[in-house]
Amino acid sequence: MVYTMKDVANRAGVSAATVSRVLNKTHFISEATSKRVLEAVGELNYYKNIHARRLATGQSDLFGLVISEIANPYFSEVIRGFQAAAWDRGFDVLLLNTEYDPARTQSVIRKLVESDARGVAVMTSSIDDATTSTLTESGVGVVFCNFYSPRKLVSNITINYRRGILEAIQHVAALGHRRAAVIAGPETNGTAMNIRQALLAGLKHKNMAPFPVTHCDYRVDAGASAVRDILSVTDIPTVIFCGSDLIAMGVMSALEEAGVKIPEDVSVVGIDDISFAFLARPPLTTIRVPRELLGVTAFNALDKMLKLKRRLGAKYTLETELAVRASTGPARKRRLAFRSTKSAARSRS
Amino acid sequence: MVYTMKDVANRAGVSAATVSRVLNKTHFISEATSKRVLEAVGELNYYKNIHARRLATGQSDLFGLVISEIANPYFSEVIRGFQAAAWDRGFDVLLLNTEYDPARTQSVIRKLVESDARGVAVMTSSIDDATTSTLTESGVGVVFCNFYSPRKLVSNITINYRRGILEAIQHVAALGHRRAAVIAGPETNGTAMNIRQALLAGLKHKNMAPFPVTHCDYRVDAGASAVRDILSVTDIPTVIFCGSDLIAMGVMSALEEAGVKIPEDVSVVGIDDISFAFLARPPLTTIRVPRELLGVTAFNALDKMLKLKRRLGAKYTLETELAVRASTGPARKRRLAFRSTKSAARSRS
DNA sequence: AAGACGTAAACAATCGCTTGTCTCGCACAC
DNA sequence: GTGTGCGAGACAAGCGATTGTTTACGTCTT
Repeated sequence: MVYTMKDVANRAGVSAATVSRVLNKTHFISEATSKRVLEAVGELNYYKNIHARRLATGQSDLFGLVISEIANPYFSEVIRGFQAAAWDRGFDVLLLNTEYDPARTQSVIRKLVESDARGVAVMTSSIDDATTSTLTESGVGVVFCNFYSPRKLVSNITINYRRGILEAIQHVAALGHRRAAVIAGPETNGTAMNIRQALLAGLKHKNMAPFPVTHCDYRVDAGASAVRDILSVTDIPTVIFCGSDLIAMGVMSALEEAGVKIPEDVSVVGIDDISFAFLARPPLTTIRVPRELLGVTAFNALDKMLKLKRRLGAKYTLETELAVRASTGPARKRRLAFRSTKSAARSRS
Repeated sequence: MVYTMKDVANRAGVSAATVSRVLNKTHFISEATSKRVLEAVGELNYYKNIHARRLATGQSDLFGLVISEIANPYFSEVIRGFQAAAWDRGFDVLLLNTEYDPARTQSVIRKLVESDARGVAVMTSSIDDATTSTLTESGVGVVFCNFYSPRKLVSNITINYRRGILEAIQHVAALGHRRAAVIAGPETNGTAMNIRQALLAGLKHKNMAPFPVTHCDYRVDAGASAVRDILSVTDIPTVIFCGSDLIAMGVMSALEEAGVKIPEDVSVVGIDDISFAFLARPPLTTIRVPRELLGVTAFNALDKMLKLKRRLGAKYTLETELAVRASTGPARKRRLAFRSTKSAARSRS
């Protein structure tokens, strides 16, 4: 049996309104009545119906978090930070993943509007303008990562990859590296392109224009074919910059199978510092992105913005830094080349 | 501006009831009217208010998924399977993680009841009886994994670890291994204890009673201290069975730092087959747990159970199987022992 | 002692949607 | 021509909370 506020009211001998006021502390109620009501609540094991509440108040304790892919560990900590921040303030989180599918993104956004979410953090970069305005037009606040500039109901968090990337480049330069390669994330991904640009610019600046520059998917077998390209170069680069740790791990795997030693033959640098970067063999040198902080900042940005009268968005910046581990070492002296790329092309079983 | 059903009704020149019926296809409405309504919906960009709907129907399109920890990749695919199954049927998923905290578990469950969830999949094993009945008493269906037996409103999915474990034991036995060690998950975790039991029983059966048998946390630095224990044994075991892939990866990391070669010196076997098991160096031999299927099955179990008149739960079983990779090899012939355990105790930086 | 005032709680409208029931109008049958 | 049946929609009563307004009852003032 599930009881309603009226049941509680009857049992306590008061009106439903009083029960509501006791529970929400929204009006002064005498100690005695209050106690009686609370007892009744306890005895009936009463739970208020959130939907009725939301309907009556027109407010929905709900925030949305849109990500691309749940299986990507990049998002795990973002989720964690966001949820933690939201729960601390008594809000619920609806987690929605788009699986990189625009149609799905659409329906996910629709769901958010229907659910009357207060705000939404969009942590995926594959979202279009129309979809965004669907949200803002319904009065839902939005915060993006590396995307769009702030305006009414829209905030932005920018991750400053440049700093970490510069550190990384200095690090490898100091180790004597001169020939670099870059394996960036998908060309359709805005953030991946940002990172790519920052890498290319930084390397060029140090007179280390990278070759080759390739792309790969964030998902499966990340980097295997990119590695093939790299190993087919006459004189193989001494260091490879990867657009994400996931890519880097795929790359290390493929390199090792091709008989390339890390870091003796080739150094590898990742981006993100996912927890597995630490457990990788060798532990991955990577550019740390404060992902949990990203989640927390995203929530705070929404919360703050929605409290403003004009609900004007703001811009936040998060810094990155280099985490040096064992996947980078002194540049090799000898020349390294593979006559054939067969061994690299061999697929992992 | 956000419109209501009445606005749509006015614009289409019909009553709100008709709009509702057109939108839900719950009553035959003439083609012409239907079209007019749909047009009005489009013109106003109308979104129905889910809370009002839920209040009116008393049904909530919401399912809950309770996990321990979002950062654990074990859960990622479970989530994915569950969400996919739910969305296919038009249901929403509220993801709740307990962070292994009983208090949090309590409040999470309360939230679920308040939100009037239809069903809840509890994929964490740290939950008590009282909390469970909170759910069932409110008419919320529950499905557990490796926990509780089916009854009204309660279903169970059992993962049959034994089969995969037997395969694994046979595999290492065939490779000549005789001395094994076991590093199980936390003693407070029911599933971890199941696995431990199955391992001990299986090994004993093959006359390979493991030594030592230790425990460790699922979380941080998994296995580092356990490795210390193992390396302090006079004649180090030739194979280590780990209670999860996460532990196995921590263990491999620690072993390698202690100068132990895998699999030449020691073989390692994990459980779960998380995606990183594949990228580990060496790729991890592990017992595959069908996690995405677990998620899907959990949802289906709920869905099915709730459609039953008596809403009686059922029991499902999922099988495991061995995935052989490179972390297991022929047992070493020579004796291996560390005089001091310093190198093993050295913490990773 | 009568009015003013403050406090504590009840009343009742409302949120937006669903759904059982009723009405209206028309076609068909006898 | 009246009765019957039926299709298409309107009406209105909820769902369970919140909240502005009102009421009842003391107490304080003068």
